[in-house]
Amino acid sequence: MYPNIPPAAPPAGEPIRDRLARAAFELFAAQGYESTTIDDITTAAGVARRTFFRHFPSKEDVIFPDHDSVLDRVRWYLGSSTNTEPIFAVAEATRLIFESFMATPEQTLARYRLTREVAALRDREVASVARYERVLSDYLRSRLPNTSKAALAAHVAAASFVAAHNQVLREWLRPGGAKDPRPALEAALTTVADLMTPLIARSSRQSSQSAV
Amino acid sequence: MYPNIPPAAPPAGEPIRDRLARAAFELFAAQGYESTTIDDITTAAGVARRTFFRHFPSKEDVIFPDHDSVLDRVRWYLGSSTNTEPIFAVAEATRLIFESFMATPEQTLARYRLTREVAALRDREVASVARYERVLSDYLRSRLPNTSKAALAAHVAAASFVAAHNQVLREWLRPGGAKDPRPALEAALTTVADLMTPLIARSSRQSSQSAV
DNA sequence: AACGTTAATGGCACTCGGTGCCAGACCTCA
DNA sequence: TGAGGTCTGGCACCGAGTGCCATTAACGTT
Repeated sequence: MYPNIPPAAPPAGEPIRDRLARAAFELFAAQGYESTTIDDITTAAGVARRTFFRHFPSKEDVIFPDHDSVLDRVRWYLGSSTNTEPIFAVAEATRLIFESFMATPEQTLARYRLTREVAALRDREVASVARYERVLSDYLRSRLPNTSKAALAAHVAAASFVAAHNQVLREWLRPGGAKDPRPALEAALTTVADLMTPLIARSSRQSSQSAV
Repeated sequence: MYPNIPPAAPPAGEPIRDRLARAAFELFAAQGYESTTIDDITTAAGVARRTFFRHFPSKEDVIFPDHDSVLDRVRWYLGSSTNTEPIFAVAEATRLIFESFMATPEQTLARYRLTREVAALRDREVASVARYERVLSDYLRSRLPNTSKAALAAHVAAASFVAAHNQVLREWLRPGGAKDPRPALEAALTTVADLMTPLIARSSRQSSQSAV
């Protein structure tokens, strides 16, 4: 067809990775996630099939981007906050996570719609959330005595913060949600922090006080 | 060897489904989950490849069995307990879930070992847990006023009960865990119930916001 | 200007999980 | 004996994901 042009290079100004992501989102919205093949995406983006997997490790990863970098940031923050109250550090970490979603609202919303319809994507989202929860509970356990009571408190607190985070995020994404979800997030974090503070305090004073 | 028998039917007394599950667990333990193919399993079980997918919808489902039936039982229990205190009903539902794991200890332990090593299986387990959490939070929301405050309380409470459940289950499965985890479960459920009761009660009061 | 190096892409072949479809075996009831 | 239902074997097929190699463009070096 076009003997001299490499093969089919449409806009060519946009990076290939972005072209792939945009084509994928458009096709997912138009004809659904599962009935969109990698061939469809790469054809629409004007690249070879093999190129897709050089930019995204799997089909799902087109939708779920840089959770790893957010996780790293959260870990870094928690690692460098050994002098603040554990509960407050976890609350701040939850804020960090929330802000990472708010940084790209339209993509977060598109992902939310997809995860509500496709079971595989919902499971994947849940797995990502579990990793955040794991980071929070690991941090809390590191700040608490090594008892089963403290471990229970750490897991319950981490799960509560994550649940609060998710609930505020969902209400924001729901049609008719508030424009700025930050007040709701602060209220939720305060509620959970007030609830968990006595639990954490109780589990801290075991045999000896937890020094820093 | 056995010229008249159809093709390779080893014990033949055991139901095919059980043969497949047993062969799968043995192969997973021997050579790992990901390097075991469906062909390996079906060959070991002496059945055709197609037969595997008639008994299990996917490779992962050999390990994760009847979550659906447990979910149905939990839903049924919650649906028929509209007169008890919501928190107590959720605690009892958590007990039901825990007992379903304790019903088959060796399988639960084998699954635990696999989910700690294989990321795909861990994600799948997390997804199952999320479904339990969803059932609990849906129930709580149905028993609470339709406010965002109550929705937050419902999600936090459901997540806390599930987190407590998982923590007790993990400590039981960990090498050196207690023989009977029920006392630990009761203690954990009491802790969470005591913690969540005021939150639920506060969110039930329709009119005023209880600024603590 | 010719050259080697590197990074990114195209393209092919292959594995493996999962599905649709049909034929054959067996069992049951009429 | 025969009709109907259930289960299995077996084949072809699809789509996600990987390994490997050739090609191409970009860039600095001499």
